[in-house]
Amino acid sequence: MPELPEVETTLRGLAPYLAGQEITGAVIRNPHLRWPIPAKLPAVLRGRTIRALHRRAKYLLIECGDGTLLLHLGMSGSLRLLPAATPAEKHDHFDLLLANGMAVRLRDPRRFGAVLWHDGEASRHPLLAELGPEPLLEDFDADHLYRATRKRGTPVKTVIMDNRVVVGVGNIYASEALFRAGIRPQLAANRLSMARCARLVQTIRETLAEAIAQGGSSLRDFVGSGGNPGHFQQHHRVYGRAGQPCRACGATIKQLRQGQRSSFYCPVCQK
DNA sequence: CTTTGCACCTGTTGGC
DNA sequence: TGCCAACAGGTGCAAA
Repeated sequence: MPELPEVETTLRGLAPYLAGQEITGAVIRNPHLRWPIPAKLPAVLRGRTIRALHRRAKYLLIECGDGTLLLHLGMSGSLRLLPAATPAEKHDHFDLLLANGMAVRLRDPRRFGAVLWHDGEASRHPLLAELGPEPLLEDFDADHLYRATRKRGTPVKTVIMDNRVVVGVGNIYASEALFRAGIRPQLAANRLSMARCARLVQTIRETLAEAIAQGGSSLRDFVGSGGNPGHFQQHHRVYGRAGQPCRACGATIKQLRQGQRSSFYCPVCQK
């Protein structure tokens, strides 16, 4: 479920409630995520105050004192803020307990997510240190993409999903951004002109920003018992639409397989 | 260095 | 209705 817009929506939903809160502890119900949740975590967190929340790629960073709690939602993770006494359900693996009686609860059926602790500056954590630029910030631009693609003969879709080139472009938005840019996913990356790089940078930004704006409208549901962030009522232009007519030209949307992932494109609009 | 394929899991879907 | 294979929004890592 979580692509970058869902992670950003989660961050924005949580941040106002967490900033300044004291942590009273943590509950590890099942430590077996992508990496084990450190057993020392409850003791490490107890008594710390949350300074701020950040996002880097799809990692959620909760700054507490001189360290950072790193969270990743993997493929099926979600976070909710609820009263700590709320009974945990089947896939609720981890709670961060707050002094006000609330808990941040991680649910993750597939357990591809992560809960890790880092002492000191989060950007030096091995998982974050080698990451490329954020797609919505200035340093991701046409020049950067052009240079990053020159020596890559692999399909452009796999290159924009490479987190050393740019972070946060997941499988759905890769297809969507390429459609908007009029670029076929299987085109060799090094055959992109500077102008097409510029266009692609623009559509990646636009696609993600629109999805984040959509997610913003579901923030209301974030806290409490009802809602589930990530329920954007999105109309994808190509993703998941194989066999259906292109919304722009009516041609039949095609699907192909690239590196074990599905890609979707319009054979007429994309060259 | 780049590129490829696997691994980690559970839940849902579609075909027979 | 049941069963089984294929697939699902991520991504680090080993091997080529």
